[in-house]
Amino acid sequence: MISRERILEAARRVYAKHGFRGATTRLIAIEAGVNEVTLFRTFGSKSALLEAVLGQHNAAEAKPALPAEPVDPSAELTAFVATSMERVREMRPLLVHTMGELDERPEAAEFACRGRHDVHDTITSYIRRLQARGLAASDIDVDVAAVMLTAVVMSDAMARHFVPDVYPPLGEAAERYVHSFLRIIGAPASNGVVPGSAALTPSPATR
Amino acid sequence: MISRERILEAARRVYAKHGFRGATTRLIAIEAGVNEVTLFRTFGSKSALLEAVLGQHNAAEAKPALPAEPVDPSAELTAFVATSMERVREMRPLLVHTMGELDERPEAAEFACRGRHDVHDTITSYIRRLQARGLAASDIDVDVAAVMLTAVVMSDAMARHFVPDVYPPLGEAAERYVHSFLRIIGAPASNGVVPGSAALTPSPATR
DNA sequence: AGCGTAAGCAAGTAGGTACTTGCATACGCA
DNA sequence: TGCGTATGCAAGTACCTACTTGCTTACGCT
Repeated sequence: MISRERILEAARRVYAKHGFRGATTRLIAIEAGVNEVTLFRTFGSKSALLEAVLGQHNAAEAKPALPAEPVDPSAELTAFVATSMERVREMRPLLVHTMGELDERPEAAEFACRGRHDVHDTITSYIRRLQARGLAASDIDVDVAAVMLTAVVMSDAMARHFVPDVYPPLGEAAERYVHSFLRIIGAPASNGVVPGSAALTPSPATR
Repeated sequence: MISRERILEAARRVYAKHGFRGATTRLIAIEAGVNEVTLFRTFGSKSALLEAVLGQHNAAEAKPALPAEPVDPSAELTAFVATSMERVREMRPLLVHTMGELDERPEAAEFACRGRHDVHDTITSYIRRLQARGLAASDIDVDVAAVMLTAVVMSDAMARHFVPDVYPPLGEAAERYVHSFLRIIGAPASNGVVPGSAALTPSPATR
């Protein structure tokens, strides 16, 4: 039963590198240091194996969250964005292949959508909490604000790898994304309450 | 010589649907209504054919642009974002496969980066022009602002397909993205000059 | 000691893949 | 009329793919 884990891990790596078609059972077996036959005896088929790989990703997750009672939006969002980006970056190869193969393997759809949905929903409800506490303007486009922050998280995590020069250095990225995001939701200063719906007095931005 | 074009078109479609590995020469030949041998006689090899596909995409393009002399940022940006999204959406399947296969086929890197770079650079220099004219705040994080707008353009164009429910309706998307973006660059009103923007008429206090 | 279970190994099946070869057909142009 | 060029067709090569079968080894538990 040790083999099972080794095969799953190997399959994850090989699938991440080569995609579904490119992840041959032979390659996976070699990577796992296991006889190819063992792979079929354990999982039945290549498809079943790779579904198991995505399945264990779908389950068993402690996903990053934002506090129920916002105190320091800037710091809280920065932490959330940083860890979210890191997590997406880890799954980048898996994700990008899955996205490409969605037409041919629709059973992978959940895996492709999940992360995006989680981040989006977390941000959306957080903005609402900020609004309720007067920490964000009330006249803003909440959904679009969430879409934009989610987009930059996904974009950075997915594309920095092959277009590195357009993104800020990794260490600064989260903070700077959040800083700009705070302007969208009308909370440009990291600690002050914001002029409710009177969005026309943008406070002097920091830095 | 008619065959050449038909093969290229067919290859584009098949590659978009199935990726490099899945785009078999047989499939392409059938899709083109051409004998498989003709394909090899014309392009030499499968790799050469698919490089030609990406190549003709890299060349010969009238890419969307932003005016050199900004007049109505909101309208200009909305138009730019809308057509950019449309163009990226057309290339979505090609792009997503190319991104996934980048490790194995690095020669496709240019194709994967180009669109992103173009959009990013266009937006960046446009923001600078806005700042120079006092149409955007001068104390903003220009690069991050551009990254965020680019990100939402790419994200919408690439992911709306499989996570439609988080994005605004297609007809409103560009306008709403731009509206939020204008808040980032400190130009929330669609036509007015903005408070802290003092490139041409240096005003006393930012920071 | 005996037995079940997990695993390896060698070989084979049936089909797909890129690519080649040899030959036949059609069309345009001199 | 003849010839080059583009294309089709049938067949074949060499290799890879998922998956199977039959047999062997090794370990753990009762």
